[in-house]
Amino acid sequence: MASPGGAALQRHAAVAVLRAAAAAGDLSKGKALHARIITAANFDVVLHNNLISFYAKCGQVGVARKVFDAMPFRNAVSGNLLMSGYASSGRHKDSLALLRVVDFGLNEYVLSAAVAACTHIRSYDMGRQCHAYAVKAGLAEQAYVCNAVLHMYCQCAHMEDAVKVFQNVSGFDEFAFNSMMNGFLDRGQLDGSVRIVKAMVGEVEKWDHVSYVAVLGHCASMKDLVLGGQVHAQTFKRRLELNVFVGSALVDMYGKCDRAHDAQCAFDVLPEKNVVSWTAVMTAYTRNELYEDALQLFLDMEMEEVKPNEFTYAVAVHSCAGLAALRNGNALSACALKTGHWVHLVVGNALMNMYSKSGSIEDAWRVFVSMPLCDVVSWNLIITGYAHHGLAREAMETFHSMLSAGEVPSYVTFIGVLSACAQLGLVDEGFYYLNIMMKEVGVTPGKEHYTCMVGLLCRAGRLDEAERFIVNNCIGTDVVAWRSLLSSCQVYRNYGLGHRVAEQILQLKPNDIGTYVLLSNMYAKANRWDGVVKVRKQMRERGVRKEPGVSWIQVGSDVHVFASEDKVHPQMDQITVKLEELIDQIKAIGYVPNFAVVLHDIEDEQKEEHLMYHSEKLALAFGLIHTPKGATIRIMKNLRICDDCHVAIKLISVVTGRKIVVRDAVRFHCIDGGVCSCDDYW
DNA sequence: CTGACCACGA
Repeated sequence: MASPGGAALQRHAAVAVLRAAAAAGDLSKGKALHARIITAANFDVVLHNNLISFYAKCGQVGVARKVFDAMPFRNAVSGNLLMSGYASSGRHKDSLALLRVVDFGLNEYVLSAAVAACTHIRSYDMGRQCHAYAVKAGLAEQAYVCNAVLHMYCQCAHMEDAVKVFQNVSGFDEFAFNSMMNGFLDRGQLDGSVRIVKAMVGEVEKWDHVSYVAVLGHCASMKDLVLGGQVHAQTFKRRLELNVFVGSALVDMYGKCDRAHDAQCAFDVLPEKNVVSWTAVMTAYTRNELYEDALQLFLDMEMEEVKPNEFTYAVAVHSCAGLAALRNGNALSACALKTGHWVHLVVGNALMNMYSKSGSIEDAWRVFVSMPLCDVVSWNLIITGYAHHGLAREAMETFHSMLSAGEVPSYVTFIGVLSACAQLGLVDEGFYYLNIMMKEVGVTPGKEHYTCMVGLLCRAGRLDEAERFIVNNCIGTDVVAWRSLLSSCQVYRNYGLGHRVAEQILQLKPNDIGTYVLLSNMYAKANRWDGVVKVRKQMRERGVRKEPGVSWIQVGSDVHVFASEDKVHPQMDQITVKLEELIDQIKAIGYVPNFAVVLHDIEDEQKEEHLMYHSEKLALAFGLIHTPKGATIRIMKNLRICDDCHVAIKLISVVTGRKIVVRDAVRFHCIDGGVCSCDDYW
């Protein structure tokens, strides 16, 4: 018969064996001991708690629960161990349900585990109840509980409650600060995060690496490069810039502050780069429109044998969208399909965007219907995609399908809807959506919506109303709205109003190149040569230069870039021959070169040649030479297509029987059989 | 704790 001391010794040994078995994940060894414990004469709560811990650590939380249930009595440790078992297997609801078995007593550990479970399942109600219980039990001041409660309120998006708790936190705790920071940042409440940052700056010595990540996130959202640089300097002191989390946050911060090169530098120093760091630096390039560099990084990453995930694919596909690189996008789509990332929402949305931006709304639609899940962004992509392609009727139909499908439209949705209304000239419907539906849905109209309404009135020829609308809706300082009106003055050849509007814009934004171009086009269309000359003179005097026009086309796996009058392409001779042939053909069916769009002071014969070498015509000729008969030709251009090219390409579509899609800086021109989807309003 | 997809016009 063992003495009491011997029993204690035996228990000690048993606990040691259980802990070792748990650490080694040796289930059978623990089970063997469990069998012996069951047969023991006396119940031992400590031993049974260790059994719970053992099974929980071996991922057998169900068995742990059975042990728990079979215990004749339990203590708070029993409950806490089982709850952490549930937590590590993601069974937060089961963890909370355990609170109904309160016979094991509640202490600060159990309560903070309960609050953490509420955080995971984002249950504000349960979280509040736990908080109330903690207050009644006098446990609310305990550091564990307090931080857990604070974190719960932040994650459940109740920052006002979090602030109340935070104000009661005595003394500094980086955990509390980090929770508050992330809570404000996630909600986009930058005024809140500013307050926290200010409080934190005074206590830099207490920051942990999570604090650095949070504050860098704040700098990124605020585009605060000055503070970001200071934080970066601080990380040097502690060698934290080499930490993969801090480093990735630095990369992200520089990227969002428009510093692609600094982002690359922060990335380069990282000794260990993971998929997030790679994706962050790719994103930095993509944000700054350095799409080729972003795609190169995708290849580099593959070389380093880091596996891309759905975010990486989304960013890479987004880069293809920026380049309208349909073939590369297609290739990525195939890779994503093969690796199983295709099913992710972000990848599907990115692909839809890419196809839409590359001029293939049909493919965007195909992705849309194949996606296992879609969200409001997917719907917005289809709606705005249709609108950009001049398919406003389809855009409106899709919007109504969206409502029938029970999806709630967003701020962006209404931008698409209103621009579709504008295209169709649906003035009353436009006002209906703006004044009634947006309010019903709970979306407050912003300047983008008002700008759409200006476009809507303009399109209907109601230019004076459009002008009043701008003034009455307080968007009179918005250059975009005025430019929309000016563009319409050009279409309607209303140079009196156009002149006034241009003056207005140039007061708001001196030397706005878009305004000069519109103004000059307006005079040209109205055959007001004196006006054209005056604008040209003004531009010269003020040193305003037009950005060079560049067009590009993808043939095979290569992208061919053409600048206006740039005759260095190796196949220039062939292209010239083709162009001359085309011009002759379309002249036969009524083409007359439009000298008015030429902004240079040159002779008429030179003007004709100048027009012929516009970048989009070069790209088109090249495309016609190198693609099979009947294939659709897709051309991208950095600026807006010019009037002369628009007419010429429409005629070329007739003589060649080709469908030609031109993506200019604003919209698509889907040209087929001499008709353009833009309806010649642009 | 780090990374992502959609917008008015030019």
